Amino acid sequence: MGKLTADAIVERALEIGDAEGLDSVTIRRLATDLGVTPMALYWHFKNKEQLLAGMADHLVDGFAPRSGDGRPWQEELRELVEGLIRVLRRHPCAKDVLEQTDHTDVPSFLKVWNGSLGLARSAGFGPKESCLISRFLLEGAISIAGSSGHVHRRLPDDEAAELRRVKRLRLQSLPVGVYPYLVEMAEPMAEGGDEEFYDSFGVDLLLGGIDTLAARHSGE
Amino acid sequence: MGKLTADAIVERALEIGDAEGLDSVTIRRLATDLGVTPMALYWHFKNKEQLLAGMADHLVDGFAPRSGDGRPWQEELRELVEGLIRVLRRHPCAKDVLEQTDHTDVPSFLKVWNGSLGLARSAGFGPKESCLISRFLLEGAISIAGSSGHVHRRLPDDEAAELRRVKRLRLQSLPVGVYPYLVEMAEPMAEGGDEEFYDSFGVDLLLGGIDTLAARHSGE
DNA sequence: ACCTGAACACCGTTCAAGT
DNA sequence: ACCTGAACACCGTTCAAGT
Repeated sequence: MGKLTADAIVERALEIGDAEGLDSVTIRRLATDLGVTPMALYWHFKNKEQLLAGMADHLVDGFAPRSGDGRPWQEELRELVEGLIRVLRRHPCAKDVLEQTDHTDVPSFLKVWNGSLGLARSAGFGPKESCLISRFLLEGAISIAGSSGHVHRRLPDDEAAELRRVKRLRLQSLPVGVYPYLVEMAEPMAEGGDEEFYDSFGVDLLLGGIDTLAARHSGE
Repeated sequence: MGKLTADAIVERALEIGDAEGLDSVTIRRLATDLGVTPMALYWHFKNKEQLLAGMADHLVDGFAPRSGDGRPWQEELRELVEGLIRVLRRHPCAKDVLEQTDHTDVPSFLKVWNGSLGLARSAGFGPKESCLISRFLLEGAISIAGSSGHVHRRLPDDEAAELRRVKRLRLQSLPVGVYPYLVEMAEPMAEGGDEEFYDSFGVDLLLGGIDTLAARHSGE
């Protein structure tokens, strides 16, 4: 079966990344998994950087921000951020992938970027402000999507629980004189917490910040 | 001269990271720079992870958040974030270092974390909310400090300018039908922009968001 | 306590060659 | 067009040994 395609490579790479962490996604490992020689991959991707970009593209692909249906820009922007977060949450390694990628190499990400840029403009922000806003928003979304447990790979429930336990104990065993709050709040710190709460909280913070800026902007 | 100390190692590591990028910070490279065998470093650091943590600690060390002087928490929180940003800006590779580090291994970072936690509590947020807030704030600060040019190493001015030029052209040569805003705003996108503008904008966004949350919190 | 030598098990990538 | 074989220049890390 001569069915080694770029898509198949990317999909297997994401599987490995989700299951064992992005560090395990290696040209050589990938090749043995796919039953080919490492050098076979170099026909489909110029180098590992391009493979990473392919993974990133696959990640956010399938999410296209709607736009221009006349709703207030706040709503559209919120939908865009929430949609991106939802898509990234499907892959535990998503954050790591996007962190190691030049976003301008990722067409699907550029689409989202373009969308948020447009929305920022339609909100009345100037060109420079809009660039910053869309950057903060997208980076914020990636950050939110990536940190509900801070372990960027899929784990069996018991292992995850054990990891939280150890993390909590580590915090609690810190010198209480130096880090009083960290010790006191070790429990909520170690909890990943419900993703839903985490997400809505983060999104509210981001959009609330933008709202503040917008108000000040039109006020002065 | 037998003066191979942990500090000397960390300092050389940061120099390499700032000048050539964090990828160039390698046990072996570091060793040859310091005129020793690679294995010499393993006496001072258990492994590379610990070395990274040492770099991170050196990075934010020297910044201790003041606190409890009776000012409104908004002011103190702002000072904390701005202070952290200012300190991180001294090293181009700071963001990359902190991204690859488990923050609970970095005492100086824990101090800042503890400070922001306390401020969030004193602002009236609950334990869970305070955890999220301090996380967002610190991640936000790191993100802001790290991305005024998106090249995380020191470059001669002409090379930096050339890099911006190429980046702008790349954006402008995108299909305008798919990415109209990116093409139109290629220039401000490629500009790193004044760091000052970038920083204050980002900090305002973050703190504005928290203010919004605080208002809602005490309102309901 | 502090460092070296030799070895192990990995990486990404190039280049010529096969079909 | 698509893949292999062999080789190059790297990694981090262990372990026994030196002083």
